[in-house]
Amino acid sequence: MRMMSTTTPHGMNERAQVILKTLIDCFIRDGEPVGSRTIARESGLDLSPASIRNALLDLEEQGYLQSPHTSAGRVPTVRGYRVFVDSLLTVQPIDAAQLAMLERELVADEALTRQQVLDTASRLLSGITHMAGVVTLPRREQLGLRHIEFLPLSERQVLAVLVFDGQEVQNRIVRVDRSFTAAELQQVSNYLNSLFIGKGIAQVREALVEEMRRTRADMDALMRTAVELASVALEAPDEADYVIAGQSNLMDFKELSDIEKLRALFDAFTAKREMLRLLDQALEAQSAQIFIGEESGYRVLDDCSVVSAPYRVDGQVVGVLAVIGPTRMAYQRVIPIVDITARLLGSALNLSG
Amino acid sequence: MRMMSTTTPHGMNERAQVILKTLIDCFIRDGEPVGSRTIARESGLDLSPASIRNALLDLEEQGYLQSPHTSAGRVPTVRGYRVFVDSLLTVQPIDAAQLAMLERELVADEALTRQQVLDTASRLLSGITHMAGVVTLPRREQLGLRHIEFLPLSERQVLAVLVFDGQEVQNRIVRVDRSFTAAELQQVSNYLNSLFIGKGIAQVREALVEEMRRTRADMDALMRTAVELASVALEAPDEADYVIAGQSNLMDFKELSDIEKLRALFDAFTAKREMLRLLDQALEAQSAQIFIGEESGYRVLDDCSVVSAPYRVDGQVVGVLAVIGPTRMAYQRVIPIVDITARLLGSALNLSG
DNA sequence: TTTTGGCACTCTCTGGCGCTGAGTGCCAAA
DNA sequence: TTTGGCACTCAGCGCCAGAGAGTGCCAAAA
Repeated sequence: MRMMSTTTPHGMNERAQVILKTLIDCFIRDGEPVGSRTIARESGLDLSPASIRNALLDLEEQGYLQSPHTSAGRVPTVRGYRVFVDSLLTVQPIDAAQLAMLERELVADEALTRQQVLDTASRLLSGITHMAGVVTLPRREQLGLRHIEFLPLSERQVLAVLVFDGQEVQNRIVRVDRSFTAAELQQVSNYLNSLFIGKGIAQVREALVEEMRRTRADMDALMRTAVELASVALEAPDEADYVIAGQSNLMDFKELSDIEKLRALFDAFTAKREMLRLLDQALEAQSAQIFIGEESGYRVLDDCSVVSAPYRVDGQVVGVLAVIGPTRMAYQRVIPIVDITARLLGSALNLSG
Repeated sequence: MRMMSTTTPHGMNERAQVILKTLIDCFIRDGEPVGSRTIARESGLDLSPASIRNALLDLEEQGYLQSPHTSAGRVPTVRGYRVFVDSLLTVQPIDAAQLAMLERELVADEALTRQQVLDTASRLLSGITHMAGVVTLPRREQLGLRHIEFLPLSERQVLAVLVFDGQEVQNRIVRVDRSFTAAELQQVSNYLNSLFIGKGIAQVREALVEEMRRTRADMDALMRTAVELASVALEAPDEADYVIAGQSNLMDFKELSDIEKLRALFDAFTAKREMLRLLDQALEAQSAQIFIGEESGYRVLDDCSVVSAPYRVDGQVVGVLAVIGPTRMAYQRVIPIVDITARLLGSALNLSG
């Protein structure tokens, strides 16, 4: 019994922690099962391999480690990684050159459109980490409406142009049952703009309902038309989506070299649905988050981890960005990179808006 | 000497042609080097394997075949495939169910936006062929301008909305050095619309230059502004781009199972540049085209073939669509599919415009 | 009581070996 | 000109033995 030694949040004495940390550090670095000899050499603990072996046995029993087979070294389990990222990990300061690059490419260039900013962000994430970088599109729901305009498109089609805060422009084609002249639509636009400018979509919807009720009786034709057009244009739900870069980086990791799994993963990126559900969770969380291996609850990501952070426009969380890579990733390096990129992306969007 | 036998465009007697065709058919079907015995059985020629071997030797010397090693069967070279697709191949009629699906998904649903139509087309191509499907965006240059509108965005930014024939709407953010009121921009829009409606971009550019010269002296401030804004909005060159679907299908082909090559290929799809250059050639050609293996002149496609066909809007070729897969693909099946899809895509775009 | 050296054991990995089967090229006979 | 026969080549497979890495356990040392 080692009841006397310092215990810690995980019911693990200090030595066990050092050993676990060393093992995971080595494994992340080399990608191969780690043996007692290596840990004895690198932990700084001044213990013989035999002693380390005893400790390893305990850690394995507690479910932090496992060995692929009898005579290989040991490998961290998801549980092992969990304590590692939660309390063992020492975050590396971000590389100065990389930070400079992020700032230069994201914030310094004001001429970028929103789409370009998002593309750049995911490209930078993937480039710096050598894994896949994902950025969800900002949720319009959270953004203020800055302008609305209707243009005649054809007999039965009207083009709605919605301009939001944060460089966001959207086009919607609205089918209508009579034709409108440019002048009519101009009036409609003016009327709606006077009502809605600066409000968020949710507020606008409320205002629309209110307006419909208020003017039911004494509503003139123009106003009725305006309200109807606006309803249609705004009713389509916020389609969640994301941009991804560096997918193919994932092909370089031997733990993902199984072509079947890789294919499933790539298909999942393309299908987007499940992926978005996962990223939505990260959005709700409102702060940096890490899913390790099976924790995501999403099969194709069983051998992957997702490091995510939400980004803000106007103080509101509007999207998340994430790095996806093998469970064995350099969390110390990736976490701060994701974090700072989220912040920079936020300010890039604020500033270009 | 077999000077007496019927010779053909390729200086190959009839028997040699039958043998080559049979061999390629078998190879496409089974994916393994084909031996003399198999050909004797399947060609319907009623010759012994030994005779076939003689003919094979000739074909190999002429560069239509090669053998991976002494005791394997034979495999077509690029040159072999070339004569196969050019003159040996018997095109299969397209499967009725697949044709029905294409029509249903592309043409029948009028509510699709342009983007959705293109996505659907590439998805269908890849779905039916089990390879990668690519569709380039229609070139705006060829499309008529239907409407132009300017909206104030912020102090120094104006939003230009360009509406083209064929469901195409584009937003451009234009930086300006003074602020404009909505009313001013409205006038500008009206003025420009009166000038340009119905013209193609090239014509509009000409008209702009003309307008600049004509009114140099007596041009009022508004017109000057209008012409300047329009120049900026229209100067940005037509950015070529494409949508792709079913990339991951390519992972299933054993001839592409080399992870290095696969990665290079995927990166090329993402980088797009070289790919677009290739597709541009197909666009110039104005008719169906096939690049086999190294013929594309583009390294990452060395083991792939590209079957492409241009599509038309208003009788004008505006883009191409293509299927990309391993050199060993079922050309008889793929060619008609690409062809018919191109036609259907064209009518889908015409109709939704 | 904890640590350590020693030791037997287990398991993967690699390379060598020989066999099998498929397919070839060539030759002489039909 | 075609064909059967034959020797030859070569990839693929299974098998085996040796090397190397790492383990678990035990008894001795600290």
